[in-house]
Amino acid sequence: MKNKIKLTVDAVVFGYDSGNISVLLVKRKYEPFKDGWALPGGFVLENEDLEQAVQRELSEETGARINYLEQLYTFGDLGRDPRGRVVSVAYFGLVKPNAFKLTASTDAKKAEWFDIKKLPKLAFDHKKILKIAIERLQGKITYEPIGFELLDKKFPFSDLEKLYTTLLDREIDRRNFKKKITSLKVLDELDEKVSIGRGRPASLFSFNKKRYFQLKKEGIIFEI
Amino acid sequence: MKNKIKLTVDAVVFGYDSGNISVLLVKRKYEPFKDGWALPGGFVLENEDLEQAVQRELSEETGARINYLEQLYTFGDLGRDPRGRVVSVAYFGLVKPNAFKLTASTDAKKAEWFDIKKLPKLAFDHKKILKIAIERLQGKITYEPIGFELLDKKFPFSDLEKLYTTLLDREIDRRNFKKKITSLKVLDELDEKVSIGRGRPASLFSFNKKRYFQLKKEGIIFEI
DNA sequence: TATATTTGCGTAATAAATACACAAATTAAT
DNA sequence: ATTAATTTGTGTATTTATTACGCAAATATA
Repeated sequence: MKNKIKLTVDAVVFGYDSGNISVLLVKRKYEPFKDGWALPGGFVLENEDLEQAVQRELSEETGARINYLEQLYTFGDLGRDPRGRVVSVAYFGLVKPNAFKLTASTDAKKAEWFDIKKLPKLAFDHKKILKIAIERLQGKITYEPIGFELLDKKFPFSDLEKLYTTLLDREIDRRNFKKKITSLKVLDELDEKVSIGRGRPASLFSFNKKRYFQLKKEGIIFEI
Repeated sequence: MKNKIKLTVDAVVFGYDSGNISVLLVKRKYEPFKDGWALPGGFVLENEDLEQAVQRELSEETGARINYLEQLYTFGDLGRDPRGRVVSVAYFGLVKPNAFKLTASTDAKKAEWFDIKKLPKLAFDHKKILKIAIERLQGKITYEPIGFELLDKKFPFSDLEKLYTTLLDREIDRRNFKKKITSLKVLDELDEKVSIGRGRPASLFSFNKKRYFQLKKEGIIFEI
């Protein structure tokens, strides 16, 4: 039996910046879908595992190096790729968009951030993949503190609040939200303040990852 | 670039019968791991999608036909299969063990149910796959009513209760549990009773799937 | 006929989630 | 320098959900 099934990886990388969620896309250099926008990704090499493949493709196509990356789903429908039978393992990543400069080289003409509310037409079944990734993002943010991956190391509380209102697409009561986050004791209040434009200056906070992992080990679950 | 990566599917199928959770395993007919126990599964054919591949392998190797089947995770580490680079998409299934008779033919010497507390040594990385599947089962049962997939169409309430105590591995207060399930209105009480051995006869219930999907569409989430 | 076993049910106590408003600190405008 | 506008920061009361808990009814078996 000759094996004609090919394996790719694709990455849905989300970024967040002051009220906007964006996703990283690349403009394709070659057929199929030449000049179309697509998720970064490509064929898995024989001597690398899946996560290495995603990181390599991301780095080659966009210059991005992603800290938070998890497997999303594997897409294997017949006819999803005009090049033949291609099964793709999709990954889900989070990053601070200003953490690196976008570049492009192999396979991709250029890489760009797109607001998830203003997306171009996407190649392959990438629209479907992105839809599933957005659902995962919204679901996951309510029970794991992955939101911190999208914020700077130090941030005012209002940034966290705004991130959540944006991601969940609904209003949040600031006092109740703070009460909940505070009760988890995963935030450290720093002896620093920032003043952005007018208004009272805000204390800065940082996320205490060590404390979070300890709580998680003890079986305590974060939930918004 | 020649593509040497091969793609398989594996299925973790759970069954439940009066207080015991079991998983479906097959005894391997060929190398590698000849005569060892493994999850049912095998190579994906070029003209079938992933779920078809799982159902085909399950049917060939065990005779099982599974109603509830969802994708679990894709395992692609280097060296997970001595035959070379093999990436496997694992699926997660639930079934009533007495719903079919086990058979075996292609690739598998025989198929058997194993209590998940008395497992044999498993081939490949199947121990790891099974571990992740068990975590998924325990996690999922608390927020989706998949437990009904493991029970008969008509069941006394105590069966449901016992299923949950077994799956979650802890005691449940019968009255509070019933209150919660009842408040969801996804159970229909039938005009039928069963008497099993001594004790007061129990009313039979059935799961109202239609009602559940309606609630789900309305955004109401099941939670134990 | 008595005993053991299983089902079926309600209420009180505690904990968690929600609703809600005003003062403090700053910048921008006059 | 004063005033207006803006943003941060905080507490309490109400409602809702969760947990804890025990006894009577219906049947099978001894």
